[in-house]
Amino acid sequence: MLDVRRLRLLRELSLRGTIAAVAEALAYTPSAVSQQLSTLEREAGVPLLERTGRRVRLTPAGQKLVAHAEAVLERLEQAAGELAASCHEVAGRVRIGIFPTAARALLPDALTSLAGRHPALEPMVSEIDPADVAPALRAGELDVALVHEYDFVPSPVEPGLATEPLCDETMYLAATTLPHVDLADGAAALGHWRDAAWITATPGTLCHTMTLRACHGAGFTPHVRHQVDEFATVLELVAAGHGVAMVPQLAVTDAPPNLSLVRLPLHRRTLIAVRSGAGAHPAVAAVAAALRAAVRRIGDPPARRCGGCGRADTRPHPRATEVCAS
Amino acid sequence: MLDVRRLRLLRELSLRGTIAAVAEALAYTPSAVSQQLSTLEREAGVPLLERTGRRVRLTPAGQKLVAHAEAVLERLEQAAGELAASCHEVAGRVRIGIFPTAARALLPDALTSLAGRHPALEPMVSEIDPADVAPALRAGELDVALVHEYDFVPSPVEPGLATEPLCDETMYLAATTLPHVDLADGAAALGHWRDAAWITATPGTLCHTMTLRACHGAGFTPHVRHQVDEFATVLELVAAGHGVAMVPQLAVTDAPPNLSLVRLPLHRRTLIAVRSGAGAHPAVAAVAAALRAAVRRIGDPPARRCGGCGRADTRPHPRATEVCAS
DNA sequence: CTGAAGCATAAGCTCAGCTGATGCTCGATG
DNA sequence: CATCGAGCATCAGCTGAGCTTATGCTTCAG
Repeated sequence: MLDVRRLRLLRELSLRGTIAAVAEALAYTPSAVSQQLSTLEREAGVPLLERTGRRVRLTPAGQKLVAHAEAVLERLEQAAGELAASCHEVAGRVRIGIFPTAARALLPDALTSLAGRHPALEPMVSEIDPADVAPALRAGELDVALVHEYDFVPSPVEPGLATEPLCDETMYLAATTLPHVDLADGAAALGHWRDAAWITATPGTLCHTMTLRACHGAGFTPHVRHQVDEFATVLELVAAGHGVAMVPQLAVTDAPPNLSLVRLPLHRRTLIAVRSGAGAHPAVAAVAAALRAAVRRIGDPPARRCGGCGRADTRPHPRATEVCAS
Repeated sequence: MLDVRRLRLLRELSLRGTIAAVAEALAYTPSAVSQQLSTLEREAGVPLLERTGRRVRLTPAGQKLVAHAEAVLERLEQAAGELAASCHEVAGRVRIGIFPTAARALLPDALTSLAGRHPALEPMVSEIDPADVAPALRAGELDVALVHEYDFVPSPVEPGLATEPLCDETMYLAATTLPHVDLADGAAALGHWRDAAWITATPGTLCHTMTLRACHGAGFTPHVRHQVDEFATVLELVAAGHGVAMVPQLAVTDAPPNLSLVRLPLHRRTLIAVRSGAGAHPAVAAVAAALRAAVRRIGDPPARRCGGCGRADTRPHPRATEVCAS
């Protein structure tokens, strides 16, 4: 009988490529992972790993085995979900991973509605960068988490995880003054800030990559002066005249005054990610529902009306001036 | 993460109904099974077992979980098979369970062809009563085994196992002298030996049940004088005039002379049983192929020609007189 | 009423599997 | 070419999961 714990290590190895990374992702020492994979290989009777330089790679047999491991883990996840569903009440701990902007914009409301609807549920929230979400979910450290998909930054398909869309936000360019130009021309509009001082997120984050790629798409490389992840701070900096920045819609719900927001023809999609098979778990489903409700209550992003072009908007505008560039 | 070993215990419990039986089937002490199931229940967070009198029964949640367990175990079995298949050579140990008659009739030939075709394969044969095959397969004590299906004795569907037919044998009535009556009338023909002394297998075996049911079907209860499982011995006893017996076709390949064999309108089907998902395992497939080849070499039972009615027969008749009663 | 069958629990032991230390190899870098 | 860091394997040692044995309780059959 193949050991499922060991198969899980193998699956993670197929995703990360080094034993050390597997160990870090699943909270073991590299030594333990190495030993367990050796045992798995011995039991399998076939080489599963191939030492290549100082790394290690899966053999074809290993890759096939990973496919089976995926299926088994997914089925076990389903089983756990069905067990929890057979409980009359949605209860127990559910660990939620969320990025700072969403935490600020959605979390208070979502937690309140969760507490009202499922008093026995114990949501535990951790802020986490969307880039780290996948291993944390697979390792069982989180049960639900939010990830991003930016235009220009396709998120790779993550095996073992299932996602469904939560919301689709317009991206804005935040500045103090509007240039006296026609902003109607989509991507090229960004070019009007080609010589501005830019404020981006720190390198390595999706937001940072998104900003750079978008500017490159408009034909220039931004002069990055400040690197700040927290959008509220970023907006304050912009309002104080220290630069311009690209920010997502969720970040501008409490924008400071004296800020010009130009709607860009770029979008950021936020997805709810869970382990494959766990979507039917009632606690997970409840969290997803609460997050959706919170999004609806903020106002369905696509339904907003732009101060510049006059389209429908279901919520009060931010106090800042808003102009549509799309 | 649900523990697959514990799920296996639960699955076995759903089949046997008592913890003690599970323990015996899977070679644990009842105490260990009880502890593991308690742990599983605690992890599940939902009652899976229901104490009813001095037995224990699965709750609906438990039954659902068993379905998932089946799926997981089957997939793991498939994975193991594919691993073995990715080896260039069919090798390693394969444990075979076989009943005495088949052992005598098929095994030498099957083992010879296996040794020739797959020298690295190490078949290990154990004689086992078909009634005990299911738990032994599920427990991993056997990899392939032969089971029976008699007319009148439907074998229950065994979860976790997959079967495919190996051969279909005609049943014979063995006696020293033929009655001066028309044997053409199927089941009723048996009635001509209603007052004979009968030799059956020991109670509890499928053969025993089969004989009794067949006689009851013909309207009488046989007078059982001797109870002997070994068909060769049974035939010697019959030839020596100590009674009559119902024997399957495989048993009459080396029947003693001076024996009358009356073909009965009854059949015994022999099936190859494996764990679900293990059918593609190359060692298992090799054993199955060898058994089939052995059956073919003996002569395809349905293709034989009856000494009484003149139908086709591809192998030499047993030396005994053979008459068709169907 | 008695005994057997079946389950649960406690106590103790054993080994699977983890950590931490060490050494080796590969590849990048100056 | 020498050096250094990253990555993997192996060893020794320890800890706890999980097994067995022993015991007691409950239920049911005779």
